[in-house]
Amino acid sequence: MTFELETKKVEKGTIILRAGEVSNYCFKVLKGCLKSFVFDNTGREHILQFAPENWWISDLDSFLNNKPSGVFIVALEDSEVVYFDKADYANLKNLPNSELLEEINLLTNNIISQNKRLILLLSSTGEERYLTFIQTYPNLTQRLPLKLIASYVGVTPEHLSYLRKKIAQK
Amino acid sequence: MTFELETKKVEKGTIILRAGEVSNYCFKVLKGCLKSFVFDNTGREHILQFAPENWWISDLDSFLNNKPSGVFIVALEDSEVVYFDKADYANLKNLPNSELLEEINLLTNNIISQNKRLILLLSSTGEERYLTFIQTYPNLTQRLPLKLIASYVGVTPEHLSYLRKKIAQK
DNA sequence: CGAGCGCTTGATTGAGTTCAAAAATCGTGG
DNA sequence: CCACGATTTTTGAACTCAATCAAGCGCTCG
Repeated sequence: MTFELETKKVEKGTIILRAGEVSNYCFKVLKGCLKSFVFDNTGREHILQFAPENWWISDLDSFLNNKPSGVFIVALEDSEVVYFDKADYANLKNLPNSELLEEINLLTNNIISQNKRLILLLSSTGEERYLTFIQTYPNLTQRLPLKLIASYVGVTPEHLSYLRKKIAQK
Repeated sequence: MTFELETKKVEKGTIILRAGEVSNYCFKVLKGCLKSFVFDNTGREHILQFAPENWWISDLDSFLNNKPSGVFIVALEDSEVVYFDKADYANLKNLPNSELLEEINLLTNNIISQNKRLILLLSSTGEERYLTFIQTYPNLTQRLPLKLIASYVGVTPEHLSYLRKKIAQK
């Protein structure tokens, strides 16, 4: 990006987007780790994404279309985050083509990685999804508590505990 | 798009992308309906996307990164399809910013809709997913056989049949 | 030292699958 | 237009994987 973006420190536990609010920012993580998550109608939490260093995290639908968001975004560790706001977004049109192409690149990568997760959710067992999680976020296995990983993988903490044991036995 | 794109007729059953091949095209559906799908390692088929009129369908990861694709794309009805190839993609850099911004718009919409499906898969029951399918593709319920819908929704045909009955009783 | 949180373990339950077979629908040729 | 075979959809029963429930262990932090 050719224009200036504001960075902020957010300490562990800070909620930077609350479901129900319209999201005024996209975030890029410089340091630390955030998560985005939803609650289903039985009150269970489901993690959509972890964002450690260099990942983007946001609710695009809310940000771009000024809709109340359905997701929460919270800092899991003391973190440092770049704020990208709507004025920045409007500025995109002043950027040279080359930078827009980069932007397109970022977006297509995002689509590709979401697609992979979709395939995974449709066609794999909890065990396969956990193994893929380890590939995708190699170092988060140590940094995050089991119950967060379970929520991302889409199984209960109890079941993930069982899976870990089973995998270790191999 | 300011440049010419080739359109082709593809008859029902034609496979326009086979898993294992590198995808040389993205497709936009003018008429008819296609599906993209994968097989899991137990041989079960999972439908990623239906593409009726005006939808795009492709395997971006394969198309952009020249990787062998993991998905199949097949015509479910006699259809008419626009082919968007790699030369067209390279031409993007010659387009004016305004058109690139439109492109970005398309991509972000894609991300948003995938995100919704992700949330759905993580946090809803088969019944809720079926109800959402009806919202997303209002007229496909009539056009497609139940077993395809089941594969998209992520339940067995038997279970979807049971769900339909249950929903009808309300 | 005790309270509370995170993880594990085992018993029970339940949503959705599997398997098998009947019923309905569709398509094709006579 | 009907008949017949093929395919799709429905139904029902048994089964299975992962969720729920409940208890227990081990830390850490106050």
